[in-house]
Amino acid sequence: MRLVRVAVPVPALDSLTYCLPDGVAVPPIGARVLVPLGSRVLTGCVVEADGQEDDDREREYAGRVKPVLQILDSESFLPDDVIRLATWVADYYACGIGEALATAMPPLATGKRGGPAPSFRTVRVARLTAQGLDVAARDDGGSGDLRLGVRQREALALLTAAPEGLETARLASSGIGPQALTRLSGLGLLTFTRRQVERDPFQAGSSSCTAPRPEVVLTPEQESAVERLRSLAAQNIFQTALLHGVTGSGKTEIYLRLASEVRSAGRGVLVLVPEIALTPAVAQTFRSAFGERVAIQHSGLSDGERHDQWHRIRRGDVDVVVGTRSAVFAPLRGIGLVIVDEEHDGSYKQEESPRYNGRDVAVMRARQAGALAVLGSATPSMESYQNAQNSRYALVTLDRRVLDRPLAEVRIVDMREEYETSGPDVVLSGVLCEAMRERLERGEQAIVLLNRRGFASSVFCRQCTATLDCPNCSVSLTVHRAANRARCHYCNHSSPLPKACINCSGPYIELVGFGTERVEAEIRLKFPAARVARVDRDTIRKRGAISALLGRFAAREIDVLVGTQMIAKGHDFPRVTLVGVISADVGLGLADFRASERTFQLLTQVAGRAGRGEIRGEAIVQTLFPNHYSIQHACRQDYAGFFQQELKFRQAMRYPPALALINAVVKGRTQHGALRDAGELVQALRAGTSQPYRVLGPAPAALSRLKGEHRAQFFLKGTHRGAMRQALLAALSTRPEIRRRTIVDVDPMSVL
DNA sequence: AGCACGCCGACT
DNA sequence: GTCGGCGTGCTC
Repeated sequence: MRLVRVAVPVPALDSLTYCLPDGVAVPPIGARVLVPLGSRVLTGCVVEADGQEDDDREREYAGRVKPVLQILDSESFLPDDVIRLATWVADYYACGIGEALATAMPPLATGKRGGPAPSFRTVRVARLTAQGLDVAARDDGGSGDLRLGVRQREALALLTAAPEGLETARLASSGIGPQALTRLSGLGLLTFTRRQVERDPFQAGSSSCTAPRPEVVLTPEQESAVERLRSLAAQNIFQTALLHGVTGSGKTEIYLRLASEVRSAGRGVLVLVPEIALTPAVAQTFRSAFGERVAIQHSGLSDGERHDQWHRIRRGDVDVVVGTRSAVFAPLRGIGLVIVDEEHDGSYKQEESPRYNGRDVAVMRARQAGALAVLGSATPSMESYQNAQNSRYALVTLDRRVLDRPLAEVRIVDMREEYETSGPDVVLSGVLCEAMRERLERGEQAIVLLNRRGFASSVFCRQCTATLDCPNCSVSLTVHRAANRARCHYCNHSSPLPKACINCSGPYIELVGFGTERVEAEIRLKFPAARVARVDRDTIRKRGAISALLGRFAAREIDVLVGTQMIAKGHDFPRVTLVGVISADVGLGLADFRASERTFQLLTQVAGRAGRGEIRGEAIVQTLFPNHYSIQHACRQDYAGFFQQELKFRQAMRYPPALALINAVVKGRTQHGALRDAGELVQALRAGTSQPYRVLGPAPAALSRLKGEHRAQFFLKGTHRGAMRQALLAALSTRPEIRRRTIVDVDPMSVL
């Protein structure tokens, strides 16, 4: 019997063995097939098929192999290098192969939403028949005995000029409606056909796509960086380079030059960008540089657009792909360069299964393709910089900004002193207010960052000390004044804002802590004439709202932009000369080993938003911990200093990058149950003979209750991920009922 | 993840 | 007496 291995889109299932009915040709690896699974029929993907009779394995399954129902592709659908990459992901991140492959599939490919796999969009095209052409040619206004109307004659004229035919929608916009076309069709003068069209995600339309980019002159520093990377790329072997360039040093221009080189050498370029609002802008930059042979893949696209972009790549119509993390699986051939922009960014890590880090998968993809991987950042992750330090990565550094613009001057405001002089309710320090007033008077712009949404962090009763907590999660509810509600930022539960304590009915309820909504209100109060806008998840819920707001800011219709970290990343606003950071230490209190790193990155990045034009910028950082090293080093823009100090901490605490970390979270109906089950796994893990890893825990997770579930967690720390993962999977495999409630996170970005 | 099977409360 | 709650187990 001929057997094939099929990956099915079911988590925690390995590939399954099916047989091929007699007379059916062996499908190629990467072909989609319809297979039965229990009572269901699913679209799977062939991952092994040698066409040989395999009686041994058939016996192994004791006649329980079911037949493949249908082969959907006669040629490979997923290219085999993508299958190889997904297989690596499944293994490394301990998820099912089907799940990993589902991530690599284009949307709609598995036909989950009923019906067979779709679908290109088609449009109706009207085209003249031979007879139609004939009539049109003779037509000098009379139309003979056909008695054609004005619209019908116009249609003939337009269509004569378009031998390929015209879309009916296009004709309609010229005033030629369906009646006219139907009549002509009835007379046999024209026919309708359907034509495949691509949904174009480049909103700006093709006009700006073809607009040539202005010639940019590289600085000597950029020039030598390009030269260095170019020589690495030319070797056509796998290597990784870390491009460490301060904010505003012109990394994008380097990517473009390098991509252009690699492309001319006939190899493909994959560009990953973080999941942020300006993804379309970066894509547009590449499109302007390279024209039509660029595809984009990001979460803002509709399924249809993504589907079309995927097929363009698959057909070989493009040689540059720009996209967010899942684009790492793009079916691009002959890859010679993989770029990961802002490689430190947390959004490269997928926080649901498969929990992969797009940056790390990108490096693996480069390795499998024998390509150069370039990781770029002003604030590299600890992992990447350490790899550069011990020469696993080549280090390329840009110390200067383009045009030698100076970095912002940073001032720290100690909020403990501010509280002494102005009381504990102060949000904007005197220093920040004064600076804002000056800048606004001069017609310059300011950005104010606070990495916390809402109006107030919690509601507190002064009488009985109760707080308003989420019924489903172990957090307090955040006050949103615009909605007049208190809301949970984890499960989205919300309740009306109470006027009295819900516990003791006492009238003295107090709002504790503040977020961006409050900051916005304070600024409006202090600067009534200023045009203020806020950018956070609450104000940009609608699609396109953020680019609209940022566009208005760039057009100087807004003076002050208040927001969370989403205003800190990447944007280039030349008129911004002041950046205020309200509570720089938000996040430092979290029990997360990356807290300092994230704070350093955020402060450095946001300070980099100031002074990108001709006027020198200034950043004012308000904090309760002015001496904390992440704040100190960020203010001095001293990356190396921060890295050294943070590395000591990570080594002392045995955290990454000193060691590999795997986090397991066990969910349960009760705290007790979750802890007990986690404890059982931990015990099994410790029982292994002389394990090359340490087990820490179990303990309640930092968020011990989330969406109504109790959570316990433990950690594996060691030097060999393979052994750690294997031991964990072994412990889980003998406890299937615990396994289904356990999240395994390899190389966690956050352990909350 | 589905989906079935299976064993206990409120309904026609 | 059933309808249906979701606990647990399996899917080649």
